[in-house]
Amino acid sequence: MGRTKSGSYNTKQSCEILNFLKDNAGSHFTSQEISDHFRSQGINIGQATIYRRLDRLTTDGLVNKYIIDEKSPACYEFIGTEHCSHGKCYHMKCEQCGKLIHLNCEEINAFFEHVSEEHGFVLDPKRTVFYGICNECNNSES
Amino acid sequence: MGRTKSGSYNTKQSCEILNFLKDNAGSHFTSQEISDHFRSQGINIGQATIYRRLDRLTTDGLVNKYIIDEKSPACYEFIGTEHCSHGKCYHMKCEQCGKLIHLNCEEINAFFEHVSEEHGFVLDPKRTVFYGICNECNNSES
DNA sequence: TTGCGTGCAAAGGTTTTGCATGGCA
DNA sequence: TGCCATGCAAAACCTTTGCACGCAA
Repeated sequence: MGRTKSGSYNTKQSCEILNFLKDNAGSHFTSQEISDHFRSQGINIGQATIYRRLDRLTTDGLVNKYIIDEKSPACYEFIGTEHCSHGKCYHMKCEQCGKLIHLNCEEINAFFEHVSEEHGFVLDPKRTVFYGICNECNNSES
Repeated sequence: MGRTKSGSYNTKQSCEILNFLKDNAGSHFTSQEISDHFRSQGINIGQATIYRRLDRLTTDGLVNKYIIDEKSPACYEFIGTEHCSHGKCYHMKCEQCGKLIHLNCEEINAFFEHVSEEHGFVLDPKRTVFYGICNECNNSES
């Protein structure tokens, strides 16, 4: 599977984890859920391995890590290589339904520029996640 | 100081914590930092008390709780009734030096409106943290 | 006097780390 | 064969909880 970064190996576990996330793009999983998934298939992958792998995938930009609050464990979700990797694609996460929404419009880029030029702060799209309540949840709530 | 909610008492510790945050409105502190502050003044307040008090203050809406990431402890900041309480005070976190910067400008509010009206997504300032590299780190890096 | 608030210590849960072993290239 | 990845268990960390005592009203 896939590209091997220089100085790293492709192991079975590594592929399994990435493929699982890729096959379920659009959904997010905790480290525990990933572990459980494999265990239910008779495959055992150490928790530490999962964390280490997710950490690297996040660094590589293939996966996004979401922290909803410090009580619930972090969620990981496949993001992919295309169209988000060029830099200016942000993500909005609905705190209620958990949906992940891609945001790539004029205004976000304008805002990006503003923060960079006026505040001297260069935003990191991979790390920055907008949290809030999405359209549907807003409507169904009232 | 001040108003006692029905079924609750005004204790010395309770007042100290609130006053400390109030006197430092605009800055945020971790539970540890608050504890250290009082200890350096010879005042001992149990960590649990601080957490319990911050929890209540957050519930009461006097204080905001910010979760930067699950590694660093939560930050608390006096909000009172003004200033940030209307919802549009965001935070930027430098991925390099870890500094937390307040962001409260025209553009962020305009962006807030845009996302709300055009994308139907209501941002949550308490959860949303902008990650990136700050001015100083950018300069000292090149 | 009543019952909320406090302090201490222990528990809880997620994530990280150390170290020996296993497996890719 | 050289190194990276893995697994297990222990550690680290922040936060919560139990319980007895203190203190506000």
